[in-house]
Amino acid sequence: MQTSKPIPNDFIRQIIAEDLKTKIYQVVTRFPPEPNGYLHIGHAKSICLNFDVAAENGGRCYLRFDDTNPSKENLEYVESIKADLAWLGYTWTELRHSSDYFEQLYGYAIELIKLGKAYVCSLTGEEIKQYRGTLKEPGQNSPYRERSIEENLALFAQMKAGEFADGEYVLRAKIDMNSPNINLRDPIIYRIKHLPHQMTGDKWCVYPMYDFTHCLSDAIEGITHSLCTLEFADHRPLYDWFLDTLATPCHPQQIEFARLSLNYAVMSKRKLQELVESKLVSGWNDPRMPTLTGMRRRGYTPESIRDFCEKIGLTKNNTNIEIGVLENSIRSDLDPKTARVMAVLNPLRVVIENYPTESEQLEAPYHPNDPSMGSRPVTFAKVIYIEQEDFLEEPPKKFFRLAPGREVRLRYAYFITCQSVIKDTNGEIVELRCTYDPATKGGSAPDGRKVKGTIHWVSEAHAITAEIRLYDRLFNQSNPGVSGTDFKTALNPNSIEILPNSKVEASLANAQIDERYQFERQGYFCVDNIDSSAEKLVFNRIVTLRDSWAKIDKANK
RNA sequence: UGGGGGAUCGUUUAGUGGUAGGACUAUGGACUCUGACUCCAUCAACCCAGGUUCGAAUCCUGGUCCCCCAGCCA
Repeated sequence: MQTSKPIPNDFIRQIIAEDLKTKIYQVVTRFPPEPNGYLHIGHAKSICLNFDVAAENGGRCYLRFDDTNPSKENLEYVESIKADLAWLGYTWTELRHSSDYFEQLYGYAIELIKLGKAYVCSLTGEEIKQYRGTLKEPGQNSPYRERSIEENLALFAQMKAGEFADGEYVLRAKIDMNSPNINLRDPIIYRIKHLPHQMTGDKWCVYPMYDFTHCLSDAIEGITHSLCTLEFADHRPLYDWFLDTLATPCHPQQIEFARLSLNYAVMSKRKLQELVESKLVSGWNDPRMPTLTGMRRRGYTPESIRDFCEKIGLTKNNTNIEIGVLENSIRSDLDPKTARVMAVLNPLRVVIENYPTESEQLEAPYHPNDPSMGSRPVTFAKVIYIEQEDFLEEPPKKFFRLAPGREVRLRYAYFITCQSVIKDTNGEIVELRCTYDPATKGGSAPDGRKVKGTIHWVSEAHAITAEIRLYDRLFNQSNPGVSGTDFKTALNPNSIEILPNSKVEASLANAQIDERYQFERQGYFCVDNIDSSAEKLVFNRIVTLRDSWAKIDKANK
């Protein structure tokens, strides 16, 4: 029986469904990033929304690079955005750029001038700011506001022709300097930038501003629902003003929703860039970063990210999603489909004194609940490694693992009993001497006796040394940088721990880049896509397993 | 009274005048060759004050608190 996932029914989908009742059209959406940085999990929310809404309604969704500011944008970002989108599993109906419309946009600007609704302003940046007024005080009209249409046309043509320096003139919409909405106080719609553009080269030296470009690009593309985040709600009157004033093919509807915020993380492009530039992380693709490229490297699956975006919901509420929701998404995606193997992160040598031979081969299934995933051989041996934390000389209550005189099960192998502990001159435990029960081969005792603990292990002689990188949240504070503090002071100094000498089972010898495994009792791990090689395997911990022992242990203390 | 947006379990979300429901977390239990997974159970919420109504999370009035806006950024 197939249970098809229910389609979410958030306020935006309700609006669209309502629209569809009265109007007949194909739903068209767009994801419009500015190529000035890498995509992060917050963008994923918008991506999923736009592409899914279109797909649910048999519509189209464009990828549109909002590339109107050549001083911030470049091809590196363009390529990374395309790659991230493809990785997430989305295919855009068409690739567009705001810059594709520069010619049309220029035409619309001239239209506006002819309508007497735009003028060229000679005020300096500082003056424009002063004339704009403040949040509580109205602005004043620019002295250049009443220039004639002919003069404006001529000046704008000269702007375009490159006859002026950057900042000398701007084109402004003539709306209302007294508007309580600052966006309507004669907003600048074109500025001069003598800068080459990655798409149009040297063709233009005037570039349109966001407010002018976005609504018109939406209209040109026939976008039906222009979905954006809450901070643009104040811009909607301006969005509508351009479309009402100009003769456009259609009038898309802008709808705003709350952007994602995740606790113990930062999401703003500025802050992420600061982390990269100050080398507090290794790059945009550092596995601790909330960027899609970082999360991909860490080992997150596209499915888990899409599932997460669905789980967090879609409203206009200011929210702070718990990082646990993300962890839940990745665990539940990985659990059914990830092979189990054994890896010892912090090895402790164990000699099985009564084991008669050097080694033998055992068979271990890849998944306890899914036999179709098959099995692999693992080599058991006289000398093995177990996890340091699986042995305690003085075990507290409810500690089920190894301790002097105690018996535990080695997963898929035998029961062993700890006979003695060997320490170095500093008193550090360096080795355990154990005995095994040959009758318990395979992991169960014929006499029916039970052991509470089962621990993982690898053979000393057969294990492969690997580097394992353990990641924790990047910040110690739930909301880094809140109340004016420098967000960098909230960095978690233990957000990465590198274990250069971990031991993984031999079957991992051919582990390929990006492959994911569950290291039993430890967590989910992914072969690093940058640093891992056949000579030196490097694994990233994606997420730990749920650990109820850690809770008991904590409660004990 | 500058404008705009928002307040429901710890977190998130449903609800559109008629039993406040789900998910995550937490807690307890069952199962277990992963202290995993799975399953069961439990705890737990309508910002406040009035009003309308047989009945209000929902409608009205008045408050309170939070977020966003003064780039030639998007």
